Formats: sequence, C-alpha cells, structure tokens
Amino acid sequence: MSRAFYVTTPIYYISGNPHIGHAYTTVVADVLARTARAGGPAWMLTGTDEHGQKVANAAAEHGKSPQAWCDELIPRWKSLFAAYHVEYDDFIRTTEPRHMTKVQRVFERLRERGDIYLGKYEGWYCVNDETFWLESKLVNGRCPTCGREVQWISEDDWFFRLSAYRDTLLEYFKKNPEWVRPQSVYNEMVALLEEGLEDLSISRTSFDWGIPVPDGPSTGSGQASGVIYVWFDALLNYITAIGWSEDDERFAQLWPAKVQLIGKEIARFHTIIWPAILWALGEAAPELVFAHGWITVDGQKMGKSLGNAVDPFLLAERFGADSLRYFLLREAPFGSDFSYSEEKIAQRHNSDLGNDLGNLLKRTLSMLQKYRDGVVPHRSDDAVFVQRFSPLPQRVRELIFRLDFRGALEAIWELVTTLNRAIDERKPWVLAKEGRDRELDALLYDLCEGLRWLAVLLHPFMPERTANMWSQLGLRAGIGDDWSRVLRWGGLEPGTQTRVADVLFPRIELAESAPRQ
RNA sequence: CGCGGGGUGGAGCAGUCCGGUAGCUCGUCGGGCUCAUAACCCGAAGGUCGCAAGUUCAAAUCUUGCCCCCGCAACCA
Repeated sequence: MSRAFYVTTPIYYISGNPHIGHAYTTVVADVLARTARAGGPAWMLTGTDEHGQKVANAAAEHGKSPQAWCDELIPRWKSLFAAYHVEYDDFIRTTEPRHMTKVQRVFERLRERGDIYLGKYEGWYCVNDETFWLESKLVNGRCPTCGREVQWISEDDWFFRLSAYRDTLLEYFKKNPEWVRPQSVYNEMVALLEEGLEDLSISRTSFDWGIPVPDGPSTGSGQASGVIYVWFDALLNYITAIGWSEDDERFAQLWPAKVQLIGKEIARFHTIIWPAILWALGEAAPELVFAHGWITVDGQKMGKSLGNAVDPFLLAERFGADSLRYFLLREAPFGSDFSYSEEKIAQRHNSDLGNDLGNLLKRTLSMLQKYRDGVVPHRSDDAVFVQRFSPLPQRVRELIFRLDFRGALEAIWELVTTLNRAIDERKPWVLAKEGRDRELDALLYDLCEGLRWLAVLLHPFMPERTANMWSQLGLRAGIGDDWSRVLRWGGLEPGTQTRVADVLFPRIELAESAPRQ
C-alpha cells in the first residue's frame, strides 16, 4: 500500500542529562507522527547514541562498565518522553545487537566496494584536550585552548571516501532546493560543499567503547582495527531500526524517511555525510532534513555551562506538558531560534489556552448545562460554519507537513475566535430568556461541534488535554481517527450527554514579578 | 577580505525573491457584554522598517559601504 510516514529524531547522546531541547525535538516528531496517523500509516523513531569516549569516561568515573552505565540512564530518557506525552513507535539504542550487527555489515559492504579504505590519519594532537588541531589553529605551535605542547600523531585508520560524493551532493542540493530546510541551513551546506570535501576518518584506536571494526580480507595490510567512529555508527540507526538488509518489505515501506528532524548543529552530518553513506549503500537520501533552531535564554544558547539549563521534568510539572508542547510549537516559526522564559510560557498558557480555548469550552458547556441539561440539541441547519471550516482540516494538515506548526495553530485558532465571537454576537442568554429555542439549539449545537473539531485538530499538539475535552463533550473513542472521517460538520450526535468537569487550563500566576511602572 | 543567518511600533515575529497606503500575536488604553478561568467581543494609541549614500516618479523591499548580534569553521553528538 502507500508508504508510511516515517519521521525520526536524532538519537540522543546518552552521557548528558536530558534537557528541554531534547523534549522539543521529540515533541515535534510526535506532532508530525500523530498528524500522519490521523490519515494513514506512520512510524516514529527515536533513541540513544551510546558509544564513544565520553560515555566510556563517564562510566569509568562511576566505576561502572559502559554498558551498565548506559542501561542505568535509559529509564530517565524514556521517562522524559513519557512526561511530554510522546508516543514513539520504536526506540533504538546503538548498543543493541540489531544495530551493531548491521553497522558492521555496512562497513563490510562499503569496504568491499572500495568506499572504505585504509589510510593514515595524521595531525597535531593535544593529549590534555583529546583534540586534534589544524596546524593553522595552533598558537606558537601549542594547543590554542590549554597552551600545552601538541604532538604529531600518525595512525592507520579506516576512511570513508566522502570526497568522491562531493559533486553528486552539490548536484543533488541544486536539484532539490527544499530537501534541507530551513533555507539558512541549506545555504550553509551548499557553501561547505563548494569549498570541497575531504575523506572522513571513521575508525578510532585510542579507546574501545564502540562497535568493533569487522575483520576483513584487507585488514592484513595495516594493523588498523579499533572501533567505528561514533557518527558513522550513530547515523546508521535510521535504517538499522527499520530492517535494512534484513526485512526488505518493511524497509521499503519506510525508507526513504519523510522527515528527519535534527538540531542545526548536526546539519553537516545529516545532509552531507549521511546521504553519501546512503548512496554508497545504494539507498536513497531522506526526503527532507529539517534543522530546528535553539531554545535560548536571553539570547544565549541554553546549556549547563551557562547555568541556564532548565529541568524539563520540573517544567512539565509546573506548566503542564501539553501547555509546554503548545508553547514550543506556537511561539516561534519552526526552524528559527526562540527565546524561552517562564513569563512567555505563562502568557501563552493563560492567553491562548486558558482564555481563548479553555474558557470557550467552559462557557459553552455551562450554558448547555443551564439551558439544556447538558444534552447536545438537534443538528443545526445553519451552513455558515460548514462552509467556512470544511477546508480547515486539509489546510492544517498541509501546514503541519510543511512543518509550519505556528501557521497550523494560527489557522486552528480562527475557529476558536469564530466560536467565541458567535457567542458574543448571538447572545445565547438573550435567546434563552426570550424563548427562541430553535436559534438557541442551533447555536449550542454548532458550538459543541466546533469544540469537537478543535479537540481533534489539536490532538496531535496536546494529546492529553484534548482527550479531556473529548470526554467533557461526552465522547469516547475516536479522537485520533482519520480526519476525513471524523471531521465532518454534524458528526456530533444529538442527545450526547456532556459534563462540565475540570477547568482545562487553570490560570497560572507567576510568583510576584517586578511591579509595573 | 573564511562561510552563513539576522537587525521592522514596549515584547516576539510576518512582509524583502516579483519595488507603490507597514501587517500579526501579546502587552497598554477606551468601550461593549455578563454565559465563562478578572475570561469573551469591538475600537484606539504606538514604528523616519540598524546607519549612510545611490538607482527610481516611488525602497523595509534593488545597489554599494559601514555598525551591531548570532551560528558554523571537520573528528566536539
């Protein structure tokens, strides 16, 4: 049948603590996947990147084996995604056999084809910083960061023939100007390609926490063995997780991925190295790589070193995971940096969610309670809403698939505003007083139906709160069903018993801020 | 001259490719309503579009120069 909508997040380097940025990327993928599921098959992959020297060092500091150390950290990552109501289809760890065996298989195949060859890796190395430096970067022949002596290292390593793909890459970029977005990242990558590419060293012998380089016929010529470079290892997760070289039918259903989400700092790996590896394997490049921006605090990148990192668990507890999801997707155009502050979150929560949406639900249901005992009246024959909002689901879907989440939410908010305005203009309290039952019924029906639509349309963004709306509207299953079926105006059954329950988005008052001037 | 992005009312952004009354959200102020989470609806104030020069009947939008901010700069995920 039709190919599934396959969306991936980067796999997260396990040694760090989860922060709000990880939640951000993963939530975005979740919104895409949920939207896709409401219209067809979808598959969302996330996971963890567990090899490399940093992990080995961290484990050693704690007196544990790297594997045991990683195993201990995994629950924390999984609970982060749970806390943000993310429903992934698969979670891959690079230490799993299903990944490791296939990475070795990739290595073997490329070595057979000549895309991986044995070469010398040389450069100035600072032992203290564990860093190689370009000669041009050295300060008086010493390490530019710590000022110590550097030494000339020369070792046998395996190389990936990246340079051979430079022209193909450049051509591919020119032919597909939208395959990397946003535009700024695309431009930067094209500029990099135009400067030229060098082959990539993809093995390491200085430590051993990684996937071993497989033995092979050509190993004899040099003693290079060691482990596979973490990036080469990590990138492959996107295909090892979906049955590459193992389950061709499944793989063909999912690959190439529809969207691969990344942070802009890893764009070069995902838009230059990654497609080259795929082509070397005879596979297609992903359809779209989208690099999102950074969450900043007062214009500075958020990070532990700056002391401005925010605990994503506390944040979800404080504001509600769904409110945060909404904030992350609504606040800035997807792709650009945006600044985070508790004031902004509270403002979005109170204004958009509490005042506009939550209050709309509450005022509608309490009028329905007051005038009609909470029972949904017969269908309205007023065509205004039908005409105006029939195209909305399609529009929202397109905006989401264009990754214009802000645009999608703005479009949905037209419905919110329209319903609020309708109440104001048609004054149901007057209709009730004057006994104009037909008009009152029609209005109440349309309001409830509009709310039902809102629950469905917003479900990918706020799965938990919309489910709550759904049940207040007296509905049970179906909120995540195919939009073409659920979103028909008039789908709400007359006679449905609604119930006014909790306030959807209780107002958040921040601790006393500076007095207004 | 390493590469790339950006500087628009108090805040955050759109508009810049294809020049022609500067738009949106929040905030502020005024009014309306009373069903509702001091929420909702209507209206208003507020910007010489980083600086300078140029092209043009006309520039936020094109050209040139300058200033400022940010990201990247190859083994650091």
